[in-house]
Amino acid sequence: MSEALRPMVKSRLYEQVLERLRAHVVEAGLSAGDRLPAERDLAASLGVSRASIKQAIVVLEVQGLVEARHGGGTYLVRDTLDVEPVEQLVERRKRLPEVLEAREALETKLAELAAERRTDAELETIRAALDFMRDEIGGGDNGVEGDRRFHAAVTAAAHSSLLAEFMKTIAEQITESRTESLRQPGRPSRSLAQHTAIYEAIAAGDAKKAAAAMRKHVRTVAKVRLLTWVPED
Amino acid sequence: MSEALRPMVKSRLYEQVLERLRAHVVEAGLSAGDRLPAERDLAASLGVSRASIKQAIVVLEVQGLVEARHGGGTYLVRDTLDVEPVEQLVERRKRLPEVLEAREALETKLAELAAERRTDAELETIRAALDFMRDEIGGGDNGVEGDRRFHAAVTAAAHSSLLAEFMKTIAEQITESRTESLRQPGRPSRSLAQHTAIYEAIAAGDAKKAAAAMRKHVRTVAKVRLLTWVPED
DNA sequence: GTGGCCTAGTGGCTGAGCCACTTGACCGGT
DNA sequence: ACCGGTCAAGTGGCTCAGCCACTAGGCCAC
Repeated sequence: MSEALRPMVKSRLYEQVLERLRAHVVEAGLSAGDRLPAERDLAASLGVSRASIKQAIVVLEVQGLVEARHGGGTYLVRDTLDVEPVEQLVERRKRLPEVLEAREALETKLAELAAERRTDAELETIRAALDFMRDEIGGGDNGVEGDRRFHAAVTAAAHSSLLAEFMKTIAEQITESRTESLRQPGRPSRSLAQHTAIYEAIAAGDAKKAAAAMRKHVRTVAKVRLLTWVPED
Repeated sequence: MSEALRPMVKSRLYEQVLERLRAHVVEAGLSAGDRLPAERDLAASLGVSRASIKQAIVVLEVQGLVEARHGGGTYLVRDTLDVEPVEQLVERRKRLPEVLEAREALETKLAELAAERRTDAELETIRAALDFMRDEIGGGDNGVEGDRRFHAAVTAAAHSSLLAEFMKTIAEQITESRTESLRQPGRPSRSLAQHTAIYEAIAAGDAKKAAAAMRKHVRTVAKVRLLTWVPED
């Protein structure tokens, strides 16, 4: 039958830009954290207007593949610009509960140990992370970096290389759940309050209270609805 | 006119536009197939540039919530602009195989019955749907409306109110799988060929061949990877 | 009616430009 | 040597004005 009259494919320009962008990331060997070329440069080298470049970047942005910083460039979030297939999404969703259970077990113990073993310098590092997170949130950010630093500092203060090693093996997936969690409207401030409670327990050397506070916090994060896109409040 | 322009305080303008758009769809009571206001009008009433409106629309486009037709306006694909939560996606993915199994059972029998019972007028209706689908595809559309009409016509020609009732209960999910299927590049023309085969068997009164052709068609559709976005190209 | 044409309306895309923010280098004072 | 402030370049955010391509619908000639 009419295999003749079909293609009909008007690709929107931004879709072609998307493809070129994906190709560029591969060819240039870019990975997570690397910066993409400036919009003006991309426009020039691809021979399209900045507006079209921007449309493509907006797409990548809502897909969480890229982060555009006003005045600071556009950065890769992962090592690729490919959208994750639904299958893998579903697969990871299944594994997530296990990861979060493990996290609860590990971090609860880490908080307990940190309360007992932390040095004053380590306590100060934890406090600094807390302050950093507070500033981030005050500045409109979601505080993900402060969050990361906080947990890293607590882990260090626990002085258990074995538990730290365990944490490392699930670090990547924790990062994802953290990001998703803090994307929820109003979550950053609540998260900050929970971190503060953990800090105070550790500062007071109250191991039991530190463990309880950490457990509560991790369980809150575990309620994340992974990868559900929520508009930035 | 529009309400007073509030200071838009959010980080990305297109995100605010998205919210306004979602709100507008609700307030104006728009539903699938309805047309959104023109980009120029939206830009004027929201007090932003067309470029920002377009960025928002591009987002809705890649999310499959809206279809922008060059020169013909922008149309709603569903009754809402909200993104479907992952849970429902996963849930429906699980139920989908059952639905498609049911569809195969029902439609195969319907085609068989249609071949035996159809009146000439009903055959004509089926043929008209086929022609409509061919025109849609020739005109650059994916032929989803012609597809719908074809199956509806076959169902009617089978003269089985019970089977028709069953079909109705899974109609909504069939619609979705149909849309997703016809989004695949090159799929519309192959689909048309399969429909033609079904039509010819029904026209010839060959019940067995009609059933076989329909079964083959439904199984093809069943291979759809639901809601995995594939760029039109 | 029917078919062809015309035009207003609409989305697609561009180019130039301004503003806001980030970064890093430079320079002065201590 | 160090700190702190300033400044300019670079970059993303957004706008404006405009042209083009396509669509839809009415109008006219046949």
